[in-house]
Amino acid sequence: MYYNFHDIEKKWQKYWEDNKTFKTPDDFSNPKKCYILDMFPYPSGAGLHVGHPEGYTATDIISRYKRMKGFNVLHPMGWDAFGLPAEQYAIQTGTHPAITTKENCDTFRRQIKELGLSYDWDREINTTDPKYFKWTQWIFIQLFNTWFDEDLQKGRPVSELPVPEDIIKSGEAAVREYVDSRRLAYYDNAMVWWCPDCRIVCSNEEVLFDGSHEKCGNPVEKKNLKQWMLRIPLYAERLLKGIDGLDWPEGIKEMQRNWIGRSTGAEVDFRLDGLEESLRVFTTRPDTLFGATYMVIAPEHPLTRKITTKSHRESVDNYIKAASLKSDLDRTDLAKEKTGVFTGRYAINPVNREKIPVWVADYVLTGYGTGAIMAVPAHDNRDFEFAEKFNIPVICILDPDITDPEQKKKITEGREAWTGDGRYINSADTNTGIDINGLNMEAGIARMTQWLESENLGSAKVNYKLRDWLFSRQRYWGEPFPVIHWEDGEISVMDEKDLPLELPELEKYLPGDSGESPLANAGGWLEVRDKNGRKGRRETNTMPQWAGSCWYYLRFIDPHNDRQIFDPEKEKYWMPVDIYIGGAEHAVLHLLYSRFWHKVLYDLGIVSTDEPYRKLFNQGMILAYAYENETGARIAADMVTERGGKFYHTETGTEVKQIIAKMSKSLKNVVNPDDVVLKYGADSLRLYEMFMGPLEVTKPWDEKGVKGVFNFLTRVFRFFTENANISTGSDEDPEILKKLHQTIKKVETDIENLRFNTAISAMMIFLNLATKKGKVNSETAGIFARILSPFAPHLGEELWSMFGNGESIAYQPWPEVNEEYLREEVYEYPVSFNGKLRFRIELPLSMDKEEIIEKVVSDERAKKWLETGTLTNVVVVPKRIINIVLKN
RNA sequence: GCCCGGAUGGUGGAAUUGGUAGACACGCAGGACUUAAAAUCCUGUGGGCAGUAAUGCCUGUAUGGGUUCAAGUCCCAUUCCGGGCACCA
Repeated sequence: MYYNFHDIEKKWQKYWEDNKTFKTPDDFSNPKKCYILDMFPYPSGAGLHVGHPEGYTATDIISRYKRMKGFNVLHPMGWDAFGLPAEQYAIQTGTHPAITTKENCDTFRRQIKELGLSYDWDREINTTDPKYFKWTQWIFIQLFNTWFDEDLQKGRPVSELPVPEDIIKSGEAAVREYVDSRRLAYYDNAMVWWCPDCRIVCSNEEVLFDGSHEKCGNPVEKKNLKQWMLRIPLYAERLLKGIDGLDWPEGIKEMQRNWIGRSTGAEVDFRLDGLEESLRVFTTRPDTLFGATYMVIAPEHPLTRKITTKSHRESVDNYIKAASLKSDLDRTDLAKEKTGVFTGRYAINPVNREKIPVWVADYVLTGYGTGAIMAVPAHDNRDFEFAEKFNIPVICILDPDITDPEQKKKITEGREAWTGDGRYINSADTNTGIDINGLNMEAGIARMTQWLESENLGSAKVNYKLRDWLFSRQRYWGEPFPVIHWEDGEISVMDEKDLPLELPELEKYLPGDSGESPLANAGGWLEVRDKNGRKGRRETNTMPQWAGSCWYYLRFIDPHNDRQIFDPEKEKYWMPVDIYIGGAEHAVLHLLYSRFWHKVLYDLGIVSTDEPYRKLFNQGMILAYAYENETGARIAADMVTERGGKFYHTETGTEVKQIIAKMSKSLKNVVNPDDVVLKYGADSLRLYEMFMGPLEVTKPWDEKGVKGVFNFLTRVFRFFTENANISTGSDEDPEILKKLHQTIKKVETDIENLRFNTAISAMMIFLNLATKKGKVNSETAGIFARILSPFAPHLGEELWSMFGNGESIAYQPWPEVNEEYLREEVYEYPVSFNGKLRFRIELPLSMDKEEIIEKVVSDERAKKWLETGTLTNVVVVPKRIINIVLKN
């Protein structure tokens, strides 16, 4: 019989749709639940690419498998549909982004349905749907109305914020200012990255290290704009601690830890000679205070101008101006030379009361720590480089733990920086009474911190790299902020009952070039008046794309609820997400932001878990073959032909090299899933995506591989649809039975461990045996159809119904492994001599060690090797190996 | 520079976590079927040496060393490739 995958797949897709086979019941009586989530896509105009089905197939296999295991499975899909491309298209053509978005979603939905993925389509969500973003706005209001209680390490409603007496006395405006300064969401001037090409504000994360915009590649500039910010650093400690308990890939966890960037040290106050103020610094090495020979203050530090003496004013002003014009690229370490100027001011080193110069230099950043440092050139590479350039003394105060006398000498003489451990020298002062000489680094830091605290000169301090999250964009196609700016300066959020605030219709979507959002042209939409006649203007910024994706997993739980964000009972049942699969490109930002929002919602009692995603898995990227000539120039794939395993340019005939590269339009090596489905069917596409290799690795697409799995499915179909191959009796070949149960077991553990490639290989091995034997009984056939069905669901259903079963295979119980069939009596031992395999011998597993040795040593084949030396030992590992150790 | 991964046949990849390296698949070669081709099926396939042959031996998991009865797997050093971070004091 001919494997007509096209008809089979259409038939079952229709069946699943008509019968709503995968609709998830709101029935919480089943204690076994599993929430299996994909990172929902941005529906681009280009349609699905083959990277999408990789993760989707993986979650689909798990979902189908879990259903067969009796779990109540939540497996939804939706669209992260706000974003630039639709808006860019609107600017060019005048088409409303909602129209483009709808078209793209329709394409994506059609393509996904053609892959036979078992989503509950009744739960489909779209971030651009006002019914959805109503709740995104609602969460923003919660953030606005929350402050972080440092003592309890917990977010709390601002209504519970204790306001100091003196502030209450100063009047309403002061109270408002005080409260606003503690909200998790706040509105403030911020130096932000501005992309003149996209006319959009970018977050730090969207600016590449070379100073270009991640989205368009053009250079970005700095601009000072009023922006919405979220105080994510307040949750830094919670976000960091939470990582430990997560079943996530270690690499991703490490990336999040690095991003949060916790570092412990101390803040120390340095008195400034001739001024009232002192200069506070953060250091991770308070132990090196005796080596501090100068200080550095960042150009943007509020004290910089103030501490500068008259004679140095001009040079410092010039320096500050120059620094402000520099891009961040120029300020990073890629710019070879460090720069800086002396302020003319001296500070007093608290440990020995010596005067040290204060410099201004842009290698110190305003945003981190206190924006000023004490510089210890002997024990910090950056300070060393700076001191060398400006001839500042380098005083070694730590005798390094190294043996190389040459290097040791260099370090102690201040000709090289040493950042490792050692014993302190020159680190005592009789006037101030501190002495850490002879201690090692750990003890030195502890002693010095203690001393600073006791003398009131400083205190232990923890700092994080994580910065406030810039949460607004000057775009049209995003969630409007439910915010009103009143004429008297008050900023308020809308009443929850008035949500959603929908986007106004506009004639032009082009943003202004001064950093204004297109919404600034929205006319009447902008104007608001309260019941007392006070005038207000709506916020014209919109939220970034992260907003909608930060919490979508919660809405899937109860997507049509218009009274609540979700029903708390349902949330309690389904959360947390049991497995979350998607690309590693979201390792830091999406996952960190999402965890942050979740923790706030947890603190407010809205969600029941502290973390949203229990297990995370990243699928690897799918690459494609590409070609280059001997000069390294890339050749488009349609210009290359293959002959005898070599590749040639179709026009010039010269040989070209096959390489592996990302799929791109210019290389003409983009694989469209629609084409694959048309040619080989959805089941083949699914199977190939899983068979290519481990889910997490980057791997190249090869159409020949698709043919391989297509062959397998064809052979499955032909074997099981041939009546002569299926016996009706209950007798089964013991070899078939054993292999069958091995296969069930292998497929089961492989699915649990997301090793789909080897699960498929196990099924291939089974089919090879069945084909060889030429016959299996109907029970075996039914079992095979069931274990195949999560991978190739259309074929699974087809076989199942052909075997005369009425209902869908989707909820049939997963076959039980019968250990009885797996038991083995004998084992073919490999026998090696001094670790080299020489022959094999079949022995009963019940045989004890002595007998085994005797049997092996007396074997005819062993003679030859035993003569080569004297027997000293025989290692017998039951069910593994026998190794005979000989000595000469 | 720092932090994570990784390197196994012609190719994608297996290897029970220290115990038969190369499962499964692709490709290739030979054969069957066919007027022929495609499709399909069967056989072989890491490299080398010897043999008509069954087979036997040597060698082999990026490189060099080490631990062990035994190393693709563990340890040390090196090279290359991928990802992330980047003056965070």
